[in-house]
Amino acid sequence: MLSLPFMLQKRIDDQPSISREMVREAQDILHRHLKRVGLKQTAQRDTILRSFLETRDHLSTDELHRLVQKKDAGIGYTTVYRTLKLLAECGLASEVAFHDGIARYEHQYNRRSHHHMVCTECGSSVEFFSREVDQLEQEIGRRHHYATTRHTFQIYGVCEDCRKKRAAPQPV
Amino acid sequence: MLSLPFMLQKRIDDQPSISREMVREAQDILHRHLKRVGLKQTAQRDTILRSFLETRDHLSTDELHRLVQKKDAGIGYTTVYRTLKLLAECGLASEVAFHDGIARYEHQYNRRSHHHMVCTECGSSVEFFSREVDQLEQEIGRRHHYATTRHTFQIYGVCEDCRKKRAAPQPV
DNA sequence: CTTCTCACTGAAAATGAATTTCATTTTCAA
DNA sequence: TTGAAAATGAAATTCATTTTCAGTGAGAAG
Repeated sequence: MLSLPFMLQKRIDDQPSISREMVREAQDILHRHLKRVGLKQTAQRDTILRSFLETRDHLSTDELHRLVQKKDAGIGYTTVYRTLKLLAECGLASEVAFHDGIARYEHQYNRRSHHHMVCTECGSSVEFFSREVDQLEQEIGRRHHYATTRHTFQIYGVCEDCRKKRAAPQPV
Repeated sequence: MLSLPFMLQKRIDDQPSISREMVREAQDILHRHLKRVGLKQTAQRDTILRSFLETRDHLSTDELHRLVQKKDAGIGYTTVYRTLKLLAECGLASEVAFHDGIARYEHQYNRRSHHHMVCTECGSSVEFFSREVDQLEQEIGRRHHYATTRHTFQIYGVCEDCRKKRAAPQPV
């Protein structure tokens, strides 16, 4: 599909940055989840969680793996992959699909419901909020007798920068 | 992700069934597109288009390939795959992603803008219409200076049937 | 303290859908 | 009719995802 070498993916956060407090809380959530399902807490899992929380972007498993390796080069791709699933299970992360064939995750803890607008030229994305969309989920679900759990709403288009580049192709 | 053996995917059409007239028109559109990009019309491509138009569901390449083979067992997967891309190029088909890892296509010609609600238990889906969602695309695009081209909106949940099955597990 | 049992880990292999390759066949304009 | 260009489909490849497996480690029970 798209080949997106390095993409900027702006996140609009409720908090300007992740506080130490939030990291601790998130870690608690993970630890409780691990206990609940009979798994163990490990240094690797904590390292991965911390790396994940420290970025605000929409990360693929591969990207997160690279970040994690800066902290501990011994942590393998498989462990990152499995830990991301765990984070998703306990609600700390959620999968976002941008239709470019790669699964991405974003923080979910303490975040408002939001949606994505994706540039089909450069792959960059911005987030936006819309209460109407959330209400629509409820309403449509009721009408068709579905117990709704979530929704995805993505808008595709071309961002301002890419349109400018199109207009003025070679600025040398 | 999900394993969806046989899924019902209801489509709500503006036309109750595809008329001969529509098939001819669609074929014209394809032929004109082929000429425009310097490709040739072939019996295979026409057969694939007809099979595609005759179903109302959201078809994966594999599913369409199976349907096509009923008409002409000699047509291969690759050709179906490539023809679906052509249909998408000329606006007769469009890709829908239901997040189960398989790309699906649906008719686009003469269809109203619509969205999907997908059952995460059985994989069935229903379509719904919402003018608000279409307006939202315009509005959000304007606000963030994107030239929008399309959007996807999917609601996930559990359908009535699956909820009933949960409640009464083994009816023998 | 020792043993035993699970879970963990990460390299490597497997999976599976999407895509490309390539030798052969078909189309179409001249 | 003919030749260049495109089409075809089986097979091979790609690539992200997922599973397997053999070795490691941590904690519980004796």
